[in-house]
Amino acid sequence: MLDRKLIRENPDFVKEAALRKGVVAKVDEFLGTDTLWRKATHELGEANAEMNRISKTIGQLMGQGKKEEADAAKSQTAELKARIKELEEDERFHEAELCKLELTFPNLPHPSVPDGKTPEENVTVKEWGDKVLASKNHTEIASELGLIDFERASKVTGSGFAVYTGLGAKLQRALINFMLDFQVEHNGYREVAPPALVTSQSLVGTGNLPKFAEDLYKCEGDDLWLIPTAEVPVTNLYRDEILDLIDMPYKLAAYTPCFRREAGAAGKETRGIQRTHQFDKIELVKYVLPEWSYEELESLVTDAEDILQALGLHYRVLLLCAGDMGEKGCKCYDLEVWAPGEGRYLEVSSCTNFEAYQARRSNIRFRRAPGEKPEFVHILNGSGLAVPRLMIALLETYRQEDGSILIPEPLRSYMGTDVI
RNA sequence: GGACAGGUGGCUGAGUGGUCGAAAGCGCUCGCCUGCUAAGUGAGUAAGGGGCUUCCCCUUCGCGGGUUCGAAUCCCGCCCUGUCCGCCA
Repeated sequence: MLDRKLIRENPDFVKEAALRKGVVAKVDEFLGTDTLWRKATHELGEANAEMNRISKTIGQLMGQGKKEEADAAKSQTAELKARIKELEEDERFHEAELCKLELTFPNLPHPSVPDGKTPEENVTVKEWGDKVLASKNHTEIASELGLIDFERASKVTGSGFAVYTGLGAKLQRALINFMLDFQVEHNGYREVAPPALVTSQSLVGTGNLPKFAEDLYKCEGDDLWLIPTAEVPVTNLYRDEILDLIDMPYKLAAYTPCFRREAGAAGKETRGIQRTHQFDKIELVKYVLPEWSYEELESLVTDAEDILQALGLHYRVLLLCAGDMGEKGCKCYDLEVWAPGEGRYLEVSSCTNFEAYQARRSNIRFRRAPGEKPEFVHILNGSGLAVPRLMIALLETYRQEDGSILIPEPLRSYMGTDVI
């Protein structure tokens, strides 16, 4: 959600910025509706003020025992009351229209974000580590070593799911624990373990609803949805709250399973566990002061990179172009890890500065000093990291001549072994 | 799932039809006093929206409806919290 004042005062700026994302924002429609809404709001206010005056007078007359005069005053209210009802309906109607329009506006890209429409126009800003070549892909490796059972997974739940078995299951658990511990111990995050189901309202707060309902799993019979990422429950943690400046920035790290319908996705890029309907992920979420949010974005990226470096995996960092970064972000970096067996890079993290977009939707604010007006916080998040794709990179990178997998040093204590 | 109790400002908590957007206390801000004090004292202190913007108006007492000239207060529905019972990993 954008600042209404910004749209009113700089309609052309909003149009142009939205256009960089390839979105034709209905700014003119918004302005028209906004005018109607403000007119209705204003008239309703005046009508209410009049009614309040009359009511107050009646109260006073009653208090003085002047019942007849009070009754006389009462008789004048009928018309006004009807008018108020009409104006209320007007106001409500325009307000609803306004909300509907507002929710279709994308967040505006930061000036430092490059132009572009397609993934090809994203800019590689960094590469780290050595690119290992030639290897079996992870599905072959996993079957060889008995780490993942795809056949039985599809029997139980259908396609797009995996059953991790033996040391495969343990590797998943090791990665989760390692990543969480790392972020808490080295980068100052606080661990939270949120629910995996959330209400519609929470999904509106993060911008997943109303536009992206078809990407989500909905529970029949309840207003509950399976989360597509921990971003949803964690961002909503402080909904409708005014945060303490002293505690900022808030840095939270959460592990959850994530559920995505991935409707339409199929083919080579879904092989194995590259894109499953359920996967595990560590999510990093930060609530920060507006003036620091771009510095915080950079450090969020390095926090996520730390994991890849600790595991010694080759990766690159992309700065996404305006057209490829999605609706909600202002600036977004993707971390892509090299998967030798697949022969391509896999996205393991997407670090985004949303500025006040989500804070406005979820009403999360802070106060600079006692007595001052609350302001919206800036919210950022990024994966730290997605487990299955990380596991792919690990298996494919650390496969040795004899077919076994060398476990990187930081994971050994979690695995209880240095080789699979 | 059943029964009962309750949801009020940053917090505690009073308020059962009319100057109540709301007593009191805590906290906080500014000032005074006191030669040291986690003391005393005075004033201020909710949010959102709108306007003819040193001031005024509207909305908000869990949420949504209703009754009424007027609702924190009465009625209906829902949500949430607590306690007890039942059930259960």
